[in-house]
Amino acid sequence: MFSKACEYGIKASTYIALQSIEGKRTSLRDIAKKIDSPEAFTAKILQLLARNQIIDSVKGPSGGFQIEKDQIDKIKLSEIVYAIDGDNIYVGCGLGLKECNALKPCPVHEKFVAIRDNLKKMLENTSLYEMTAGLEVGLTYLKR
Amino acid sequence: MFSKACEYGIKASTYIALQSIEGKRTSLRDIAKKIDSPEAFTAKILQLLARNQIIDSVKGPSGGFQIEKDQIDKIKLSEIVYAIDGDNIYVGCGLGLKECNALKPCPVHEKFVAIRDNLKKMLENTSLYEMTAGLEVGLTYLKR
DNA sequence: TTAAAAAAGGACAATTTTGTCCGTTATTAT
DNA sequence: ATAATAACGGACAAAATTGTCCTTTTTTAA
Repeated sequence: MFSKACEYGIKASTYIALQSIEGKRTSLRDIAKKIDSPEAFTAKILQLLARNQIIDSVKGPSGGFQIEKDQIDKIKLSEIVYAIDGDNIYVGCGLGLKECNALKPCPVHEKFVAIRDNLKKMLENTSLYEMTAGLEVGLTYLKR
Repeated sequence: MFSKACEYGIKASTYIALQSIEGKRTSLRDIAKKIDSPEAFTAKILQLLARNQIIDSVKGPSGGFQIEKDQIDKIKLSEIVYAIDGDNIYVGCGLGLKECNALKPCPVHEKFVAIRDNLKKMLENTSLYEMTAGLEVGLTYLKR
């Protein structure tokens, strides 16, 4: 469904959000450990998210990544996915046609639109805050 | 959403079905032309579909690919996707967790399950016959 | 002011996916 | 029988994605 980069991006953002809620900044090393992702690759993705102002990065000792507390419930999964994978998921044709729309549709156009809208709405309606909800109490997990 | 291989597989099967309805067998070259796909790569995918008994292949002059007429409305997109991409789409976790289930879910487990079930049902309910429906009359397209 | 910490960034490497080439095998029509 | 046709199959090549390494820059704390 999503690229690996995107999966790591979502998990990392979620973990950063969780730490930020507790007022903590967290390092790349810690993040990679907690979401079980390759460190250097994760670094690239975090850079991307930082450049897109989804997360904040601070250099130097006691630096790391964080998210402004009042942003955590405003940032939606859709923004993270868009920053990393672009709009492929939202726009592209299910069968890979360059131009596929209501006027010149592929045979599954309507059906795909329905499913994509579904996915899109879900991503647009899911905030990072919601993502963190079950983590502390062991109801949900970010690795394994 | 799907791999390129899968996209070509669906389009090729649909075109073969369309020709089969008219009692015609069709060649790799013709298929690739009509769905605008790389010929040799398409050949691999057709082999895969033939080995999975989704399409029939006939060697030699006047050979080519076809689908038994009475199978065209029985073959569902889900079978084609499964033959090519396996069950990744149906089974895998949205965030890439190895073990992700109701007991030990990722933070979006439930939401992803809903969307995947949606997709799964759509693929299971869409036959090749249905795929061919609008093609002849120019209501739907397989390329561009 | 210096050493250490931590992100940034560039170059490279491995893997997977996508795509190509070409000889082999089977079948058909002449 | 033979030549032509068309799928089969193996090896290879290109491109994209994923992943690693190492140096540079920024910042902090001692």
